[in-house]
Amino acid sequence: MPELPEVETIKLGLQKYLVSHVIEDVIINNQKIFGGDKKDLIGSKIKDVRRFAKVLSIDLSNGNSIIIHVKLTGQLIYRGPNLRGSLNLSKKVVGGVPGKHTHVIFKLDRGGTLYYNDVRRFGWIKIIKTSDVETSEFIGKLGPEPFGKLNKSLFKEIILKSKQPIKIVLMDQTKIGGIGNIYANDALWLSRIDPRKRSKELSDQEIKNLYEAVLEVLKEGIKRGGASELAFVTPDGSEGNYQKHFLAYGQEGKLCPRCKKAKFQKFFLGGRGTYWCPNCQK
DNA sequence: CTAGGATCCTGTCAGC
DNA sequence: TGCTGACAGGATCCTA
Repeated sequence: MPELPEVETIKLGLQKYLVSHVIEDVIINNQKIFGGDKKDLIGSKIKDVRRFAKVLSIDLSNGNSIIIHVKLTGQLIYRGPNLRGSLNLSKKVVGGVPGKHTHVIFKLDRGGTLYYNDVRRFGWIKIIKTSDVETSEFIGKLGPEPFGKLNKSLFKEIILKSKQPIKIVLMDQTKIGGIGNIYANDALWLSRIDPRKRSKELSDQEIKNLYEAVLEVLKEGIKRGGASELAFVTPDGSEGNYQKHFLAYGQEGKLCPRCKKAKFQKFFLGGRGTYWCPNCQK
């Protein structure tokens, strides 16, 4: 769920709300999620928020950064003066803020607060030096990402290097950064490729089509503010709407809108729900 | 090296 | 109405 478009949506929201706030205190309700010493944050001003594939970096004026991976159900919700207007709070914020799933609370100046909620507690938050962010344990291993260093020829090189099923390759963060299950399913449908097809067996035309499809579905996801079909919410507490525009993901049993000859089927590939049209994806 | 499965967790929903 | 079990997607780790 939180894939590149969702995390990009979070980043844009946090940039809007957090920048120029000073962190006054940090309340940690769950030590397992939080790595580092909160003293390294207190008194510092938030300078910028960056995204690396599905990971966020909140950069501070004292040279430290807070890196956050929300995994499946992590939510970052801001309350405070920069919201200016009515408060949204999606019912997907189970328990509310603060609530039983609030694990970290960043107390900001001028009455601002950033809550980290995470029902399944798979996500993590770490404090590292800003200068180390790009080479850090997780971020350092990420492959090039769409809209970043990934380009058509690099994409082709990556695709032709692996004999794994193409869907597995798309979702491998060390090969390409940012694509998860939803957008992998949709990009493969859009480019008419069977998710099981071995990566290196794709033709030049298929690689080109897939590259364009990946950019297209991610762009659509960003435009629609991400997919909120499970737990994703934006930092103001509202929902995205890409879930209303899924191409293949979750469409099991529905007639394929393109060929109108077959219904979408679901199977498991690499342990993940995989949706495809058996008629038009070859 | 790769393929496959278990693991981390809990809310939600289908089915009985 | 209430219970049970399957399922959700990100990433890592372990085994064969």
